[in-house]
Amino acid sequence: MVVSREEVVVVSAEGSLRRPRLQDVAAEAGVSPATASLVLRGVAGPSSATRERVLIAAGRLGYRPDRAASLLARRRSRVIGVLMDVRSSFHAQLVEDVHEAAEEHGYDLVLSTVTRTRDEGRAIETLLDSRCEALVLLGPEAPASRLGVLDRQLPVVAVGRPVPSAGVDVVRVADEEGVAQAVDHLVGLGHRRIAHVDGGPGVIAAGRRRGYQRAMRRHRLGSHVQVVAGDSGEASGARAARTLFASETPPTAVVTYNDASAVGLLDALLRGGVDVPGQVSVVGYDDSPLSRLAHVDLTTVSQESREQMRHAVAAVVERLDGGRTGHREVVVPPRLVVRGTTAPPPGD
Amino acid sequence: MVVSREEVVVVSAEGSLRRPRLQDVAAEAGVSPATASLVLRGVAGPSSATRERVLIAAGRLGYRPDRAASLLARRRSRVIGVLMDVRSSFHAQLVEDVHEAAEEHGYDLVLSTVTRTRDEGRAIETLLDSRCEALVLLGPEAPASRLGVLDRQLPVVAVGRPVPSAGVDVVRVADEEGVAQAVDHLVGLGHRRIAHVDGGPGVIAAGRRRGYQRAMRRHRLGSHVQVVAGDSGEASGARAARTLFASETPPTAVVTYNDASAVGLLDALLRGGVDVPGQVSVVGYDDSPLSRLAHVDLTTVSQESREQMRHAVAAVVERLDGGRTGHREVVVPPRLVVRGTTAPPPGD
DNA sequence: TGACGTCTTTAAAACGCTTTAAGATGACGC
DNA sequence: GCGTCATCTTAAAGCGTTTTAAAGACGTCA
Repeated sequence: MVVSREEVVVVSAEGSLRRPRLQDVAAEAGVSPATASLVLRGVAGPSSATRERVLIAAGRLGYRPDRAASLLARRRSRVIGVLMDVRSSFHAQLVEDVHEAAEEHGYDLVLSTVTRTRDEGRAIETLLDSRCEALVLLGPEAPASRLGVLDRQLPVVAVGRPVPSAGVDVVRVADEEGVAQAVDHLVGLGHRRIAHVDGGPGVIAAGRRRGYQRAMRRHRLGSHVQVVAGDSGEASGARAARTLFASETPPTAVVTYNDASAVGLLDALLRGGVDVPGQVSVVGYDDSPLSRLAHVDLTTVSQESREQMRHAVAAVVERLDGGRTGHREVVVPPRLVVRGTTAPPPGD
Repeated sequence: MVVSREEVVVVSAEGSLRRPRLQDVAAEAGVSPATASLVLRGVAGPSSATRERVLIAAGRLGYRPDRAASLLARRRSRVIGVLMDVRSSFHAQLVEDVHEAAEEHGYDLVLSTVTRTRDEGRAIETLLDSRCEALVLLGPEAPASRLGVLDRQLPVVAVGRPVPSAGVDVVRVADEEGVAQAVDHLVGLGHRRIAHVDGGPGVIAAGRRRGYQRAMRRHRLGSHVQVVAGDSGEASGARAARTLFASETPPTAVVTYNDASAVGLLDALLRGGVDVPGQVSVVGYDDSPLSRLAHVDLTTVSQESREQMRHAVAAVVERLDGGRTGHREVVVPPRLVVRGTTAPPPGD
């Protein structure tokens, strides 16, 4: 392999190849390290002639600043730590969007993930050790008190989960309203027997369940309220299908806790020969990549990942750069995404 | 909130709270920073009395070593950079396993992900800036030449993709053999008309296609070879279903490029009223989380994520700690995972 | 008593960058 | 020619660790 571009290589005393340092660039350009640093960071000051020489030297050496050293020397790290669960496709979405939002504010990200063998505590500790100035925690499971303690150390934003009175900032979607929109949509199509597949214990599921019940009562459909047990997995959707459609008056529409559950439900219906949306309408929750698959094409409620991440980063920036100290909770309005699994009830 | 545990807090000259440094711990324990460092890293030397005092002091201050400083000072960073695509559930799996493998060798990880707005090049640059000693690239798309250049800088392992003659280490699964196993399984069940849904251009799809063709010929079923166009998405599986089952003699079994394609295919069959595995058997590829869902229950070929990651980390460690210089390619044997989508052909 | 070990501890020099205050330089007006 | 400024450059002091060579403590043995 021939490298055509002119290349200068830094060789240490022992003759081994060494990664070029700022000093090497400075020497190559005939200036001091201070000047080189200024130029490379785009700080005003150095003359354009100097600028050019330094940039050329840096290019020639293939210089890349050392992040650890830079972090250490900088007063501020401008790094935000993000906790995620690498297994969740919704988190994947959030990470994409938080990258974008952070970049707009000139912040870098450090990712740390929960895995089977690596619990949330450890993942967070890694972040703390990495000079993060703030933490964005995606769906943290730690108790509020632990988050509160953390927040006294550095700004913390919890995403997607209410954290009662712990001082941490919170960004989440108005779940109750999201489910209400789903119910409104179904009622608007003419449905009356609308069931809900529950998400199990936990504060998020409770909010969605409440949203369903209130919306039903608001539409004077209190007598049709039907909640079947479930959890966040697909299997629970399939189970729910069997429960719901064993009855003599099955619902004409189902609102599920999340997309996974909806997909399980859809599948069970399909196998049972039930036409969706002809005989039954189904609405999910999350607008996860899953729901967008062509063959799923699920009507669902969007969590507005992008907007949530914008708010999360904004909250961080305000506390770091704006000096805000008080607690903040941003509740983003959800948005119903109508796709192919909802239609008027049969015979309508 | 009352903090019951005794807590000493470091206050800087201006009165603001400061993160405790090694020096603070040393002062608190009445030893030098050098000793404190030794104790905290578990290095032999300090007496047990000293040890205890330092540990107590550290605990009292809530000391956490600064990773950037530590990285900078250490001769070796013991950090491996991992490139991934946060959107891929298969990568998620790999990341879990690489975490585990790295930990066993005492290495830390830095994650960098590709997103819509952040291409592979940038993601890799972030890693280079983070003092990684080596790179594990999950399904990299960069041309082999670029990887070769990178490899002259630090050990690079490409996972899941052959990289012809670029010097980088490669860990991948024997795709051809994986597909052959799938075909063998189907033939063993009595199938003869076995079709393949292709994965499009690209070296990986080519390998799987070849595996299919050779296995068919080996079983003297060359006349039944049928490859339909496709790609890596679910939609292509659904399209393939329509193509395949429009013919008067449709296959009794289908081997797809990957699980996503298989799921699309399954769905189309289900909607078309075709019984799986009663009328048609389907085999996927990847053993992705998708395939394990109860209602999918797809027979598929495992990529042995855990083993691949073990090899990847081993390759890195050997080059870093073992002084190996030559190129290495580890080809892991695939493993057929038989689930519920395969059965003898109808009338057998 | 002094030489010589063995254990512990530590001073001080990295690590590669940023930042600040001060130094050079040259232009300009008087 | 001299003081004043503005412009550009740099020396030097960190940032919070790790590491190395050497100092110190303490006992042992001839």
